[in-house]
Amino acid sequence: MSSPPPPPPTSTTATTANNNYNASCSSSSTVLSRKCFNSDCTDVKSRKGWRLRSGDFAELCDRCASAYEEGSFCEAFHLRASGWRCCESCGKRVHCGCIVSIQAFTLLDAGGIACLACARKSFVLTSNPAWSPLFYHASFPERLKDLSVKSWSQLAGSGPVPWRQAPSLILGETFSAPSLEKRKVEDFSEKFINGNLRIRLRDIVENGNAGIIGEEQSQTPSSLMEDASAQQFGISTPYKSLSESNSQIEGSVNALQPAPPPPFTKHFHGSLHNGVDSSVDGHIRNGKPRTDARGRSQLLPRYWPRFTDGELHQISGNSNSVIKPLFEKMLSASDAGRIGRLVLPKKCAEAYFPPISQPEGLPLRVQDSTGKEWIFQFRFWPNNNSRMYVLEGVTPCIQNMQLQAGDTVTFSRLEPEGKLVMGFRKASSATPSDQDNETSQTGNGVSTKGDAELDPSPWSKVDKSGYIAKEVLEGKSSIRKRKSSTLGSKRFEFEEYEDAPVLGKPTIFATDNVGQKVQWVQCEDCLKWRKLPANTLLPSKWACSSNTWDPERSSCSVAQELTAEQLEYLIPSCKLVVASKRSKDARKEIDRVEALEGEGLDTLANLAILGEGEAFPASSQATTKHPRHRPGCSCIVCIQPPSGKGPKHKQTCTCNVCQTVKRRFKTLMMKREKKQSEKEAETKQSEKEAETTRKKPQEPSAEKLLDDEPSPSSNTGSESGSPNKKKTVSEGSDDDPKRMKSSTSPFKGQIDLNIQPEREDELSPGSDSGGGMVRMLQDATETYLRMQRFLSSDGDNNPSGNHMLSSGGTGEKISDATMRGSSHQDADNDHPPAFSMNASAPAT
DNA sequence: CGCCCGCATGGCT
DNA sequence: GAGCCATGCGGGC
Repeated sequence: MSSPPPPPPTSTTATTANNNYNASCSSSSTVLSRKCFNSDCTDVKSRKGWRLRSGDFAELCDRCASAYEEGSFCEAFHLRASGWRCCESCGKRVHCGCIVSIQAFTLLDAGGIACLACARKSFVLTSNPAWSPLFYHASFPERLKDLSVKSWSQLAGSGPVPWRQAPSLILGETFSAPSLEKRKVEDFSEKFINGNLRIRLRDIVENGNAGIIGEEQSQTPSSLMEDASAQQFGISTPYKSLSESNSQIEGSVNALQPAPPPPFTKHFHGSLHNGVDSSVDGHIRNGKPRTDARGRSQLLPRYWPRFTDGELHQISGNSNSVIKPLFEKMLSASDAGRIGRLVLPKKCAEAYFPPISQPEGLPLRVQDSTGKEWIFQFRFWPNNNSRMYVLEGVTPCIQNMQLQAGDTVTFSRLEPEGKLVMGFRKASSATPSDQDNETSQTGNGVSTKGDAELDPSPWSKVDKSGYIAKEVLEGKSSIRKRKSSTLGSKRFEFEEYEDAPVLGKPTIFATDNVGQKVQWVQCEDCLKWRKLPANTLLPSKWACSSNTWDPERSSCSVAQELTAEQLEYLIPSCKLVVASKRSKDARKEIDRVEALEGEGLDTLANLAILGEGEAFPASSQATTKHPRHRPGCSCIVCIQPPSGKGPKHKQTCTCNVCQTVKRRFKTLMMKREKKQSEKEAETKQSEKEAETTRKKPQEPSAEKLLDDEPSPSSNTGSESGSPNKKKTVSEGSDDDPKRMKSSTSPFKGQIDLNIQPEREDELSPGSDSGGGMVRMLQDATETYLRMQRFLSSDGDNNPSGNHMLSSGGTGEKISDATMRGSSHQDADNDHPPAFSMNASAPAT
């Protein structure tokens, strides 16, 4: 494996810049607003550098960034720092242990280190890349399974990881290495990868990364770093759109980014899914029997690792190892059951675990957060021309961790060791019973109480409910509910939180003045609120310094964009809602409405979320304002303008917000009615029968239905199969106590505005839950419309605050004109989020 | 009879 | 409509 010596480390730019700095370690300052992250540099930051432990990226000036990209940053700035070691092969000095150069070397089995270039030369023999599961092993043909297994085991286990990235090396070679070296690599690939290399490369090219990679690779001086980063992150990091104007820079930076996906933040997923993973996955998959090339670039959000700093710390312990969150999964009942099989998300399994072509799979050594090692059998079952990956033998581990359904297991990798680490996150720190209580009581618009009651097993309760709401409310951890097939009706309630930045700072989604969806987040340090893109996922801790979206306000010293008044409007909206819901004072209600001017829907949504039960803690409201307010969400809640900023909505308003509300309402009614009708036809419930007898000969259109709302009594019974039923109104307005009482639904009258009509249909037809929800929605709608009336007519209508509070409001109060105005738009009635709408245009 | 393994099923995305 | 995945279930031990 002799190969040309690695290209001499050059530090052109950096070297130059270097002269202006001393060799002290890079700054730890992350707060300087516009200054280069390098404390020794006084330039203005303009580019991103390495990934920080926090998951963010060091923002550097051009010079420093260039130095970093060229792999000479340490040489430039850390020259006098300790920790320099020499490559065992070429003697190149590497600043080991430095976060900046952490990707530039690999540990050797025999001790010592090797720069990436040298490691590349010998990786075939010694490779045990941290990412082996992704690249290296993934590339092994089945015939080399044993080898693969061995390597993987070693990797997954506690063995030292001599060296980390085969794949990237391959890429590097392919693109930029000398022909000789390249030839070797190719030989290797032929030998071990069985021709996958080309495919992988092609895949990369297809992913649009090749260009960048190629260019970067061609930059000999930076090859090391690039390789390192590439290895680490699968080379491609579309994470930042390569198409960005500064693609070159970004691409370069990204490629160098130690970890595009900051483990702790949403960035994390960004990188994980868009960058590393995608490429990694792509590498792995291409050329493999597996046909799952499609969509491999993205793992479902629910599998995105959302480690908290604490979790990461727990995993890494006191070591200097870098934790690379891979994915996580909420345990299902089956997973946590005694069967001992943990179903692995296919994409995750294929992306992060060694490739297996035989159902028997291979043993996988996993270390838990306490350092204890477990060996699971990683295998798969053929399933519908696909595979279902499972980890067998997890029961002991799960029991050891005292996990149960609803809890989350996390998989990460310790680097550079390459150990596969399995962590966990309890659904709640509370006891199962407490959890249930919390869930059912806090409800956040959702109650799992029903199930809890039905199922004496805390376990089952958790399982069925999917998770505990408590943490969500407390904003402590991420709880992404995985639907429970057992209780479909309940499922979505939790599911709504799947992509919410549950670990993140509470944010408030809104629409700015120009109609752009944004979210407001409060700085941990200065408590100032900063505006970020709506599609931004935030870590649990967020500070101004992390505000890469708005460099102008990336420092706590910068004034807040929101005025106190605006803030007051924005933040307390939830409180106001809560208050308004409970208040008996009509006048106050009006005031609230005025305060919420332009936010009627906000109130509506919140009302619905709050349901008839307990109000949300205001603190969590901001975050869970809309359970499904995932970034980019265009739902009614998210698209509405910030408090005080939105225009008033007249009854005849046909803005997106209003239309969405109307449409949503209408769809909800229709769908529910349809479902219920069908059920009713079957069950012959007396109540339904009565309704049936009242049904009209001709089904009114949705519009008609709405028009008829004023006459709840006229609502027709369910006409089985007929989507257009007037019954919806009656149903929505049906506040018949009997129904409420007879309800067996876990919702218990609580409502989730985020319900999807189709899902709502899943509600037990015989229960009132549906009716309750509809009613609640109607109430909320009414409230909204009422507010609009107030706003548009100076409260000429009966301002009775009771309407806001009323749980039995009927649709008849809804303005016909208003409702009619919605009839022409049905496009999104199936959009998942409540009141969601595809149109992202700001309301008016 | 109970457990385990593997596949099938069906809800859901 | 395809694929994913939680769970069911039958057969073997």
